[in-house]
Amino acid sequence: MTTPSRRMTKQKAAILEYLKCSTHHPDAENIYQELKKIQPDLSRSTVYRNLGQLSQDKLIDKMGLQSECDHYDGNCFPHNHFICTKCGKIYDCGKDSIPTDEAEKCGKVDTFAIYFYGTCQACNDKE
Amino acid sequence: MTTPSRRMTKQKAAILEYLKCSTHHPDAENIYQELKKIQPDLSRSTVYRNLGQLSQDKLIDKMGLQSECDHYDGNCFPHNHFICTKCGKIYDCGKDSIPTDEAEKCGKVDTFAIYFYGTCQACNDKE
DNA sequence: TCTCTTATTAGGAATCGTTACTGATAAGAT
DNA sequence: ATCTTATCAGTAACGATTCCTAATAAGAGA
Repeated sequence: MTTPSRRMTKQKAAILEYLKCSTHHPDAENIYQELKKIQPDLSRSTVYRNLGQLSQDKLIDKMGLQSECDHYDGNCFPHNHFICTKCGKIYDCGKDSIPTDEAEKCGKVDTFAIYFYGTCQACNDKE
Repeated sequence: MTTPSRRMTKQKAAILEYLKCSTHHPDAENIYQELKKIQPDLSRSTVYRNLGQLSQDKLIDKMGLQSECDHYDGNCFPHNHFICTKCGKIYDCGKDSIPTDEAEKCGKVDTFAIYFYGTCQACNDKE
């Protein structure tokens, strides 16, 4: 009943590398389609299994978006997200310190995630 | 090609009523199981369809939780959520005003949602 | 209040994202 | 180099949600 030791395979490395280099918060299918170009016999279930492991090991972030499928973020530096309600793009943005007075009434706050909704620069400029 | 007018049915009314009276942020299955006790031939698809309509019409909130299924909130007053990482309970908490400087770099912020993670009072007291 | 239009319903089939299972493979410890 | 076993590809199974159809009922107009 010991925890199995984890191995770094070329499939897992490719997924991690892809996430670290991308800024568009892809989902499992995006990652699968993209990496299949490089590793043609990559399997979908391998992508899902490794995304699970990597986020368990805190090497990537599984995002809590209102979406029909899970999205992942290779940026583990503390940050928030800005979601454009016009074009749907998700941007990373810096993390200000915020008051937690109201939340502290519920319990001890360890961490928080903020999702900002609005219109991004690009969509604003189009008008 | 005109937008169809919406009707208030007893099924939809029951779902809305249930959400307005509950504070535990139920999912579709919770709502279905609970309302089936009152309306035995209620259908699952009716619950899903009405949850979709109600959140489109902003009468309820579809929450963006990291969960395998969608959760709904009948409280439409602006507020945030505190999620206990020990017991999993979700609490409502008041909305402080927060700095949006970092987010404004991405675009015009209309609204935001904060998810606080930590240990709730009840779990803290147990130790 | 009665009628009529049509949005909504119950129930089941279909879809889609994700997970579980299998025998084959390869990471990395000895 | 060898050996153990975590990981693999491929596919079947699963669960949450959506779609489909004929029957029903909301609610507008007479």
